Amino acid sequence: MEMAKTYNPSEFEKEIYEEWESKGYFKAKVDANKLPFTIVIPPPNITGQLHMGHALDETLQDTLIRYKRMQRYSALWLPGTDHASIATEVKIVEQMAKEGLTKKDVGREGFLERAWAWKEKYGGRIIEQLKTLGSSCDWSRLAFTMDERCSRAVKEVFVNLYEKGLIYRGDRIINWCPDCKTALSDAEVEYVEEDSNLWYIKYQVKDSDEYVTVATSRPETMFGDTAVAFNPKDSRYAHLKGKTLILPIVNKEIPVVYDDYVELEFGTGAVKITPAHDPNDFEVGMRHNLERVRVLNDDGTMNEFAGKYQGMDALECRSAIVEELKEIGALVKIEPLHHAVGHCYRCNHTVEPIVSKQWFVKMEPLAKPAIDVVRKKSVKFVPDRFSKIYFNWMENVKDWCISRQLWWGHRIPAYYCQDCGEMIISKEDVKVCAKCGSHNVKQDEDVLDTWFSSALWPFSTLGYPDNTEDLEYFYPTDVLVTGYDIIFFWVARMIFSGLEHMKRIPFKDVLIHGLVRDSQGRKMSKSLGNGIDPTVIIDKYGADTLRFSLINGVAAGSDMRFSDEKIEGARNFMNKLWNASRFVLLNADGKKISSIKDCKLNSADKWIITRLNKTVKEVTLNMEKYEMGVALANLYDFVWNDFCDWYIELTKPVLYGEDDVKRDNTISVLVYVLGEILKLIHPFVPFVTEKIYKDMPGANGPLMLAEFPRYNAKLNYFASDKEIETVKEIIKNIRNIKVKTGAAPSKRVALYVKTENKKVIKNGSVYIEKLAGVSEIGFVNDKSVLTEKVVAQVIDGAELFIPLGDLVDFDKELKRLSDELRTVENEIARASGKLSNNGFLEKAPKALVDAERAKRDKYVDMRDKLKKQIDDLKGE
RNA sequence: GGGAGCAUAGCUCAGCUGGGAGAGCAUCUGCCUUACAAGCAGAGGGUCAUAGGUUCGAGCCCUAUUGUUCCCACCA
Repeated sequence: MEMAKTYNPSEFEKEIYEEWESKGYFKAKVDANKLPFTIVIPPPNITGQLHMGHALDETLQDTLIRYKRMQRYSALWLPGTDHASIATEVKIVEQMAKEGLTKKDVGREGFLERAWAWKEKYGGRIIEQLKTLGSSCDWSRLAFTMDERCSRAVKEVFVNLYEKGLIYRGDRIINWCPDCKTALSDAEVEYVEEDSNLWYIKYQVKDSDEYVTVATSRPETMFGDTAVAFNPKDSRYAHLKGKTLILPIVNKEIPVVYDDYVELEFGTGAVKITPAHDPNDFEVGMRHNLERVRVLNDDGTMNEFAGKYQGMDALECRSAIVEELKEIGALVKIEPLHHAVGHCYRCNHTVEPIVSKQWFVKMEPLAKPAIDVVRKKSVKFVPDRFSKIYFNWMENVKDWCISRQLWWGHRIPAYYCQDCGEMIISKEDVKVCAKCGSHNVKQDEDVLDTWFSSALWPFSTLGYPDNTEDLEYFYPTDVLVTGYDIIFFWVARMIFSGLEHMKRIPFKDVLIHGLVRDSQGRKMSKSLGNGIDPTVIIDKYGADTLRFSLINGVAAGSDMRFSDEKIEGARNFMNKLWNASRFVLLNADGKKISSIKDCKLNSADKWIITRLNKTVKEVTLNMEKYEMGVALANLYDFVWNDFCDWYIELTKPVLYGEDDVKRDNTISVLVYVLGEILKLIHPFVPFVTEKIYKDMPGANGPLMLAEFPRYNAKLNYFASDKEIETVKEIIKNIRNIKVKTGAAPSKRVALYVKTENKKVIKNGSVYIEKLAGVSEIGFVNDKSVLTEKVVAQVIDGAELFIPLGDLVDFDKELKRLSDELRTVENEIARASGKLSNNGFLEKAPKALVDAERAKRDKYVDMRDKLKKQIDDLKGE
């Protein structure tokens, strides 16, 4: 058995992953004797490369799934990728542009060929990266949103919704990205605060010298104005009822209308109405039957309605038109305006509201039940506060525009007869018109919003619409792990889709995590160049180190800062675990290892077993609450402080001693505790633990399939626990005294103890001698029997005396004891204060009052002893 | 305009249903002690943002204020 002196993950991670995978350990089986536990992966985009956000997301999921697998659930982590309609299409257009080609040049089929080629080439890249992270996904079930199964689900759902009247097609105002040249849903628009102006423009009242001044932030849309609106309560404009106004420049007559939408206080109280280019104006237009004049082309330039400005970009047109208005004296004033402008979430281009014929999902009937299940906590957000964000969105959601003027995606299963105009919605391809028998039938050109297929992910991947065994067993899934940034895009839509199509919730819990930010708290972004590449970290430090650094100290829902220090801390812990294991395995080599049930346990053994058992309890409790960061901190603390710093040190006197039986027992306990540690921490750091486990005596099978430790009340040895805590206290005090008196740490000193309870000291003597550098331990009734000058220390239940001769400095010693005395007196004051408070005595729990009394008594005893020590010192 | 989060040691953050302020890093002092210098031992360091309130008792609960971050929203 040989282990490298330092932890070097690159030597074994790959090999271990291959072994897990090739032996089929990730495969989940439908097993009636087990409970299922299911997680579906948030499918990464095929355009994507692993970034820190993924790394966190996948690590959380892998940790949960490994934990549940070890708890003997039939644990399925279902992986897959998303075709990411718009994101991928943007990339391919860019790629083609480099070759001097456009979509038009290659045509729809040529374009799709390229897209599939892209998918083949890059779609697998992120999967490989997930593997280097250690993800224990069931790759035999790998899905893709555009594979046959998922596509079938999409068609099924579309047709069903259509037949229920929940999908309709119509002219509505939508968000249009002139750069991507497609419609977008509301969720796909990001609003950014921008500084602009409010232009005040005069419109003449027809056959009159009177003018009405309107205020607008988008003067270029005036070509599409089909009315001017006032508030019906506004006395300033009441007299204009029935009049018409003349649009400057174009000299077109438009009516005045009265509508509550107009605010009396804003601007001039007169609003130009452009129904084709503003959502509110659209509504006003509907109410008053106004004409819709669209003035923008699909590429964001002005169309023929803009007259001489035709072909000009909207923004250019804005400045030009303002100039002209100025010239003709129609511009009254310009005011600065700070307002939010919509941008495309993919290309960041300004989004234009435009009236267009699109497909929509009717949201109101779907939203209601989706709100209910969260309200009733059938679906629980962790942390809970995210349910408020969800409610807020769901309760105000508008119809969902699902058609996209793109080529890469699920083509809408609507067919139009070119002869009779019939529209046919069908899961199957339609070649013949059902109404007139014509063969001249064309499928809708548009594809569906990429999130339409993502919304079905928890059941489309399990076989829907067929009632498969998988679907029956693994649905609903147990927990969905994702960032708060896609609650609207994805989580919300999965919830109503699951309810509508499966009649059941898609998952029970939604674990929300935050963003991984840089060390200064900034978002990682390409433009800032502050992104940390997880694959680089994995290469350099190992996946376990990365995983550890991401989970350690992370709280659900909140952002975290990632830094080099965190990586180093994680790496150091890996090394610690590695070396502790090396210590155990080196000592265990060739020795007889017994079950701890067959061992005679000493107090240190019982102490560490008790601590371990407590750790098992804490870790399990925290895992169940999704407090993975806390669970890992519990383990860190146990491994480093209890196991390494104390227990291993405590075993050394036995290991290097003469008694073979005692030694074998201790080695057995070391092997046992290390084995339990490996199991407990394996879900977090799977590689290093599996690697070490291979060398563990008595290990059978892979660690990843071992059973997760359970809390066992029989393994609590509280008396030994207390005993070792006292021994630790003594050791710490002696070490401290050596530092304070300037005695060399290596100096072996004699220790004299005055105590009522000699047994604890006697039992622990070998530890005290070894760990504190004590040459001999004696018992005294009074320090006066000691001939040398001594340093005295008072602890709970004992007084310690260490003869240090010339090293004892009177002043220093007096100060040290006085400081101690002050501390103790403060404690007494605090306890007495409480105990003299009648309210406390009457209202506080009795156990607390008793504990407080005990503390006071203890400190009073210590105070008396300290006082005597000080008197003695002064008397010398 | 509405909503949410955060404010605790120099830094990054924990602090469970209220009951003696914690960790890691950094700093300082010693140590190559036969698992580990990626380490060991020891130490210093906090008016828990501010002001009120509830309570026997508040970092924790309530109210207000300040600062900060983020979501949502059609005031043209």
